[in-house]
Amino acid sequence: MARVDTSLVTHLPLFAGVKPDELEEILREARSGRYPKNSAIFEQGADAQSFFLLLHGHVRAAKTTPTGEQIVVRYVAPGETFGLAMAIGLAHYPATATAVDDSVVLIWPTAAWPRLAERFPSLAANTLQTVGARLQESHTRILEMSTQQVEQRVAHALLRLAKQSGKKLDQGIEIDFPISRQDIAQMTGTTLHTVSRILSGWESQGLVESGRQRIILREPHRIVVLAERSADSGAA
Amino acid sequence: MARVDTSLVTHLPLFAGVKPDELEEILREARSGRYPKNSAIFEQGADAQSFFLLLHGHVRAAKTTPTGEQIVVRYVAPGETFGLAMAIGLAHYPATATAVDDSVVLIWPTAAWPRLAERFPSLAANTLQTVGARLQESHTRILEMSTQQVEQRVAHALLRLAKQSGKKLDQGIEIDFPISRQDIAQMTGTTLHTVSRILSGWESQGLVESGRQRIILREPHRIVVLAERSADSGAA
DNA sequence: GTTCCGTTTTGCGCTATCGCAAACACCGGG
DNA sequence: CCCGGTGTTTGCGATAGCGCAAAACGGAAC
Repeated sequence: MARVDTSLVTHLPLFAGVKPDELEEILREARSGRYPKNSAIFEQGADAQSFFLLLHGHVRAAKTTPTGEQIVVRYVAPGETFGLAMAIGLAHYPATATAVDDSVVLIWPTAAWPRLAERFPSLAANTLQTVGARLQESHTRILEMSTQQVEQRVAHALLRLAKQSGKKLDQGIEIDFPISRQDIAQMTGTTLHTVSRILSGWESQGLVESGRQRIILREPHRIVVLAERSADSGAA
Repeated sequence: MARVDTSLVTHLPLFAGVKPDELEEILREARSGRYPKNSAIFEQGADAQSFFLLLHGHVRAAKTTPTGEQIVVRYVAPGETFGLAMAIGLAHYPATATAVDDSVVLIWPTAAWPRLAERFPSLAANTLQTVGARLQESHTRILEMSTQQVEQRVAHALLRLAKQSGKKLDQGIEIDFPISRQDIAQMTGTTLHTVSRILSGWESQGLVESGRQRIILREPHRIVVLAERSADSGAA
């Protein structure tokens, strides 16, 4: 079994308040895994046999309706956990996880969770906090979908992605993994067509530069302004 | 201090796995409070000084945008907790809680949480599960807002309310607290006008019976059918 | 270099839903 | 019993964004 170096993960919020030897003990129960770009990590509805910590790469969590429509629940960045189904009392994964880039993860068997959570209260507390944070994000998203127009929602979504997984460039910020118009549409509750039109518009104003599964925010500040513009503020 | 009878709360999922004497100890830290109909329990943005367990009545949690628009985050039914801001790492309440009916709650000081959570792992685990369940619900709501038309969303919302807080009648189910068209609009991301039109339509088909802040589902089964109808299935 | 496939762009008509405005109904209070 | 106020109904444009379709584009594989 590939032993994991604790130094790689000590500083993650997940392990805040966990002592080094305790961390050692926690990591001993994990194995690591690699998933190539575009491979599935787990499928919605499958038995939740494991939970994961992303070390490297990017993972998309998406939920599918009975009729086949999809939404992107979130993108997972390195250092974040995913697939916590059982910690929150689910026997099956509520979404599908796909590596959008070559990714490396730590994998714990679901069965290990109750023991770990009881033995290391900080771990439980930290997990509660991250789940709580995700709940807040979801509420924010619901608020946006209820009150904002598509253009504002797309602006917010891109700004969040840039914050979470942006690579600073000489001028602007590039979203550091492949993401299509369709993906953005599924994050904001619209269609890829509308997203394409919006991005084309922004591109012609020099706000962004984008291409095939690639987006660079050239003028983040002006996009912030756009994001905050209320529905009726006209364009003069 | 009004002592709370443990028998009232032992069976709540929140306290699953907590021994009677432990429960006693937990309750010792709580006080009880009463909130008359339409009174505020806490305001969005205020210091999160307490967290709550609803014993009786109904509470609405709503989130407000900077521009004053509101959405209803959820309705709290008896037996559920709310105002868990600090458990999930927030210093301020992310939403406003209002009693929609005369309500009775247990109130713990925020400061008690870390101790309780560490001392009673089941309490922490149960809380994680309920927060996780709310996260799932939020994702479901996002999915609905992204993929369904307003009528379907309203149908789903009413069915959920009926399930959570419905009073069975001889024929049909009544939602057991005052709820306006506006409230439903804020749960489904639409306007009170559209909700009113939809309910009027349903009423003329005998699906519901409704009035001022009052809704009775007369034909829940047919509403389920409506809720599941995909966008394009015509009315023939 | 050429082919093939997934992604992106763009045009155009359509419609579900909003937004505004006005009239109503119901309930509690005096 | 009447009054005032909140909640509800309904009509009528206006429109943001969808849905369909087709074409252009870009990359990767061979």
